[in-house]
Amino acid sequence: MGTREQIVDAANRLFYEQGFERTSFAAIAESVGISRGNFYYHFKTKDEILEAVIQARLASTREMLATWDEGSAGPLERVRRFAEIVITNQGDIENYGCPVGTLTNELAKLGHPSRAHAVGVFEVFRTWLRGQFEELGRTADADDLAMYVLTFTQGVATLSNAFRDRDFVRREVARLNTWLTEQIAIA
Amino acid sequence: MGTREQIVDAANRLFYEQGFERTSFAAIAESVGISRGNFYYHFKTKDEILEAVIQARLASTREMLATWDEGSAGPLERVRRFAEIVITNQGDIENYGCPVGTLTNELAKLGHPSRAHAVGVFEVFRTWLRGQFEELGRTADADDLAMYVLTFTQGVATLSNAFRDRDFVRREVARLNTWLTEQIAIA
DNA sequence: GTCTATACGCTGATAGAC
DNA sequence: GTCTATCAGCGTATAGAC
Repeated sequence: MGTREQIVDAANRLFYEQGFERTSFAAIAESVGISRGNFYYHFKTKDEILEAVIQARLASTREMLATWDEGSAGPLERVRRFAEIVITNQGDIENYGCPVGTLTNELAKLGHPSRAHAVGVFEVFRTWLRGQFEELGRTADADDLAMYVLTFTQGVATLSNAFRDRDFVRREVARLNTWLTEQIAIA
Repeated sequence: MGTREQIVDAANRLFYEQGFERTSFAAIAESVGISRGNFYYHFKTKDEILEAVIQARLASTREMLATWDEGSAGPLERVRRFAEIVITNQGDIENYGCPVGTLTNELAKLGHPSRAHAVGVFEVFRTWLRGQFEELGRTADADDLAMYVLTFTQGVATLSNAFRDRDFVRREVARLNTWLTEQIAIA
């Protein structure tokens, strides 16, 4: 893995764990094992690293969803799998929250121009979820249902981070799965 | 209003709009109209200001809910009013997110010892909501329902902050109100 | 491509005059 | 209680040797 790629990888992780603004060049450099000076050969400003991290997240998200689409599971199972991310990533969410929601909010508070790009990750999930509901026959309100599922994940992630209560997460996932079953019964 | 109270007020607002760590002493001092030096007469460290802000938020939250309880509205109307906060505070939420969820997450990422106190604001809402559902006759699962309503507000706030789509917020509030009607029908 | 050395503003925080 | 003056440390960023 090239140095630039290592920097983006380390920054991606640190931006998630500590936040964008709090993460210093020194911390990223130390994480990668290079000097602070060498840093500026690859990225001229901190905003450039942020942009690279956002692009990497967009790419990895699209890749993950494409892999899911290629699998044998149907759209209902795929949406269930998406909702269960709050269980799969439970430890990280308890410690740091959802990487998408917390970054977009931090950039909103900073008034950062890259905020819109960060929201793009939400848009990738939204579009993908909409496609799943369309496959399930809910073409008229597929986007509404997609937004509802996104709302669910963000609400659970925020409260999982606050309360760190695994029973709560399990119950809410069960509630969403019941809701999902009702939705496809309607279609 | 005393100087100390003004400091807490300004810090409360700035912590919400800019985040805790990003808000500097200089910014708070400027907002209040005092010098940076005078600051340390009232608060010895930044963490002390944070604690004062959290205590102020706890007090104002309790006060607001007590006022609601004293009103003529029943528990169902009160819960609806709570859910509609995402519309009442729509502008601020679009710009800065939910003050409770974003502070608890920032403190989680910082590993800050006051995180638990910040979560206390969530606990105040949770306890109050639980009481409303108990009044509605859902004693067995009042806490689950309370957590669901909290999950709703946090999810909507995060996506309202990301997408800034007022139709989405309106639709989700309508969806919750429908859900609430179903819940009291069960009881 | 990677390093060391360095500039310089802003941070939280302190000391002491008034 | 409020002020000015000042501190040490860290932040991003640059210059230039290797």
